[in-house]
Amino acid sequence: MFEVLLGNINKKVSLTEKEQELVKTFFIPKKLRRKQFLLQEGEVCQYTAFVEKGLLRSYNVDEKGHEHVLQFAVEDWWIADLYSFLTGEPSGYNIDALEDTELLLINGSSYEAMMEAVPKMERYFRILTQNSLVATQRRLSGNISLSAEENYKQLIAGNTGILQRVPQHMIASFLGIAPETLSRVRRQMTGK
Amino acid sequence: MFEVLLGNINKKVSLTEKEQELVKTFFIPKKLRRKQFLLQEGEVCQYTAFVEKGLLRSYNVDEKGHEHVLQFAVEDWWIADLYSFLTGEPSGYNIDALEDTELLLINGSSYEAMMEAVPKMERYFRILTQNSLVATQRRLSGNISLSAEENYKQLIAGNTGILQRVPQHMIASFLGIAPETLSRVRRQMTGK
DNA sequence: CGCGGGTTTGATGATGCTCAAGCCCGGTGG
DNA sequence: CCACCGGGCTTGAGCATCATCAAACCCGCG
Repeated sequence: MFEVLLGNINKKVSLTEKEQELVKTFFIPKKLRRKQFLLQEGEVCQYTAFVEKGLLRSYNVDEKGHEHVLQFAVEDWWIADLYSFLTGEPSGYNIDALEDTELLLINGSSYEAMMEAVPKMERYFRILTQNSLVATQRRLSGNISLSAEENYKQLIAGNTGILQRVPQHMIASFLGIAPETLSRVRRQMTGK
Repeated sequence: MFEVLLGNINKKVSLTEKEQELVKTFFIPKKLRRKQFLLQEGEVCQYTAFVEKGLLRSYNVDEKGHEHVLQFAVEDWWIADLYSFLTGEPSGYNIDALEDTELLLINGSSYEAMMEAVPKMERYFRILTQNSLVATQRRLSGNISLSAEENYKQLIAGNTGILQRVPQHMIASFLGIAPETLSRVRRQMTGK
């Protein structure tokens, strides 16, 4: 149950046997069926979730009813609406499962208590967050500077794994383009 | 010299007098004239910089020669190319001063050593990075879902301070739109 | 076999970019 | 003190990219 999480943590900081046992106690296992929500718009995001198995996405819905995917999370990744989690404000995002999924949840007070109890986790989350920030900045940068086609190329260059598991219209939504546009971009690319 | 930095740190974690003195020892003060570079494309980003006074921007230049501003940093903010700083890879970004500026620099090994010496700083940087991540995610989200006009409105709603100090074409670049477009958006807005 | 979600394709239109010219204003040198 | 730059902002016309709307297609599944 905790193999993936502990593996992930130990890649960044190494925990003793005792610390590992302690860390486990702060998490709540949860299973989600495909299409089930972890978070719905309007709710406060109570948990940060680590994905042991499966696939989720976070997205918002604009006033025209269009979905915009902010993040995908597969095994070995974290997902939450960090803004809502940290501030306690209601979330503007939804998080749902694209496959049957197994999660480890941690709530705000456990999150704090865990770092109190195991100071290395403070370091772990710092490193984790730094890496997310770098990734998000690069994505933003691409979004501002590049065309639809170039952004798609960047994506397939980096994330070959996720793409096979996600329907194409969600990839388009993640890139911030219409599904028709992605379809045409792909045709262009295979053409040459 | 260190008032702003220590103030910023003490807002998130509280340091003893001794810890404050220790923290100071890891930083290198540096002054930059307007238009001077802190980092140029192709160099490795050796430092993370805290702004005591002044104003900087980070930006890249695309193959058409267009600048894209990734970040502005005024007093009480940090700036760096985090990717290059963490990996040691050459940076694709430039950082330069828009006003005469006073910085406190910290290099990679001091950064690690400081967290070793003052564990609270680990926590400080975790919180700092979390907040940056939230801000960057919201900006990305807006960029994907909103029109040029809506993005500009979001910006002026949040950052009244910076806007007066930055030339308009850089604001446009920050938003990812052409300067002409921003000019037109502004006319539209005052018109009604 | 037929339904339905997802993808493709085509035609049209909106948004924002490009290029070019004019304007405004602050700074500089005669 | 004034004329003359020059940078940045504005304005206009034409154009490219991408979104929208609608229809056809494809294919897995009941």
